[in-house]
Amino acid sequence: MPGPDRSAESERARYYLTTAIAYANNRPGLHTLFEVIGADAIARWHRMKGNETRFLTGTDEYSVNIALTAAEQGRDPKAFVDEMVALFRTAEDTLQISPDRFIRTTDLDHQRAVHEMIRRAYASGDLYVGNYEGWYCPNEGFIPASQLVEDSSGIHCANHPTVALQWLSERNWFFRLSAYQAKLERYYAEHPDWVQPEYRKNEMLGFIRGGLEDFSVSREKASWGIPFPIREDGSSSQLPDGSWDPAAGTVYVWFDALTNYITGAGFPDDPEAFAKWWPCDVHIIGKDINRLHTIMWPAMLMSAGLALPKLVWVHGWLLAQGERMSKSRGNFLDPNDMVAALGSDGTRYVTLREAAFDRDSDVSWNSFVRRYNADLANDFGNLVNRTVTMVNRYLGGNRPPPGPPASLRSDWLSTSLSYRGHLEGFLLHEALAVLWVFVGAVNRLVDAEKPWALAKAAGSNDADAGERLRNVLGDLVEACRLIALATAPFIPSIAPKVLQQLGYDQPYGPDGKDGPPLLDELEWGAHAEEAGHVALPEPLFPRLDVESPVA
RNA sequence: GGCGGAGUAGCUCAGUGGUAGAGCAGGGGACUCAUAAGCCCUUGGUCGGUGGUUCGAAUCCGCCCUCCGCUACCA
Repeated sequence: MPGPDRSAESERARYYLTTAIAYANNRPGLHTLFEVIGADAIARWHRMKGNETRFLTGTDEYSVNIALTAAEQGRDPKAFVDEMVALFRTAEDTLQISPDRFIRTTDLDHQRAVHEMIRRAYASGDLYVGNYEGWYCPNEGFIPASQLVEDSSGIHCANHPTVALQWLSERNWFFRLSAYQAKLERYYAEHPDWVQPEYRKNEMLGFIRGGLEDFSVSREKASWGIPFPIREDGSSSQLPDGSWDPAAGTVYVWFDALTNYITGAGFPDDPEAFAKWWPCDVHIIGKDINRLHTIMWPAMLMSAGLALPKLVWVHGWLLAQGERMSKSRGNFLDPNDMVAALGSDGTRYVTLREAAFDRDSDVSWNSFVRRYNADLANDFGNLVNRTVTMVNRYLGGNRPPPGPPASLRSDWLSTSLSYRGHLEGFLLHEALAVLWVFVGAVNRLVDAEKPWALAKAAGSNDADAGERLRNVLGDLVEACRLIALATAPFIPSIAPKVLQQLGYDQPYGPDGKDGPPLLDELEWGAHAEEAGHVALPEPLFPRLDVESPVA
């Protein structure tokens, strides 16, 4: 391999990243898939670097609401979620999301993991039986104080003004989060970067300092859930026939959902795998579940004697005219419309370029189409097209090697460093932005060097012009190769086509595995000595003139 | 209410004391390798308001206005 020896550093490293599991109650919109698309680009980047990578996505399938919805449709909850989960998996496939495991909270190994976490919390003295009480709306369940409305007709929940509330008390298990305030504060102090962006960490620190209350971790009456594995005396609730005593209740959402991250790493069935993959390198989550992941989850892990995630990255929301995109608001974008218009790669690119990965971002169909045309069709797609055309026309298709060191090469050096830094720091939009500054520089080089003029001069026996023509076109081809490889995590199906047009093989598998170390490939001139032929040019990102599919 | 953040060109944003910037969108031009694309030039802003500090403020300080985030059991 050419270039400095950095493969030793990257080759044996392993990288484990997760997304939040999605609530399996509906077909996902683009705003839901945003996180998964971003995480997938990161996963592919690490796979291409040669890191042994594990990428986990999945669905959260237990909840009272899901049981209710299924019941309303006269269906078994499992059959209902099976159908919903299929929609998620199809959506992921459509966008070329490449999880190494798609985990479902209904998976049996996950039940074992949750049970083990409960047992460990109990063994640590962090579980106790208490009363969970509060206002209960028969249509909605327990209503937090923040959603209570009081008016002339009395007190009721915001969504059901006519339904009388009941004060209910349920006998539930509680987790002693209050015991973890000081431990969490110390952990935050000793790991100042473990929650990012920093302002998200500060919000959580403020919350912790305000005092922590215990939270309930079981439900007495809900049947659609993971069976609670122990009775009040701590004994197993498993019955002789292997089933679980319904009287013990079910695990409530926190333990049920969050534990998926360690189930996905092999806990507790495969200690060897678990030792290898845990702690994860990063949880990619949305800002709405920050508290769960950076306060409750770490306390649960501490209680179980397990290591904490190395990093939690908190992204923002996709907004439409300042409002959060959501199914209920109806202001969401259908990924199928996006893919139909922009292609899978186009959808991935514009989503991650238009939406900042560290805060909320306003997006729209029009902004996506504009971005697609400007960046993919005009800037990059056209650059590849004109480069390949010129090599064909002026050099008979023989791919020239890069010329002697020139400014474009040093441009690339700083660009690739900056690109990598942003990408590995989860600022995906910034990573793409710096890469496209380079794309602009390459386009300007074409106009500055005027290969068509050089070709004409070379045709008049100007040997210097001929030499310069080959050098310029060699630099252009090399720039296109590097941009395609660097962008491959974002545009996994088009990037190989770019390489193919440039006469290079695509050395990576469909999900980015099994190729040479990417950082070596991203060296300027990594394949300078290889002869080759460019293919016939073919537009990779056709320019669009697309009307909005939503009103 | 408390704590934190933000208000800069039509849009998205950069810019933390010294004559207002980028990309996109809009206008004009030259060229021709190219996906009517790329390149060059260019129209847009009393930098939320106000008072102050300073030779000089988008940039520092006070007050005000607007918006946003966090403020625990839907996830």
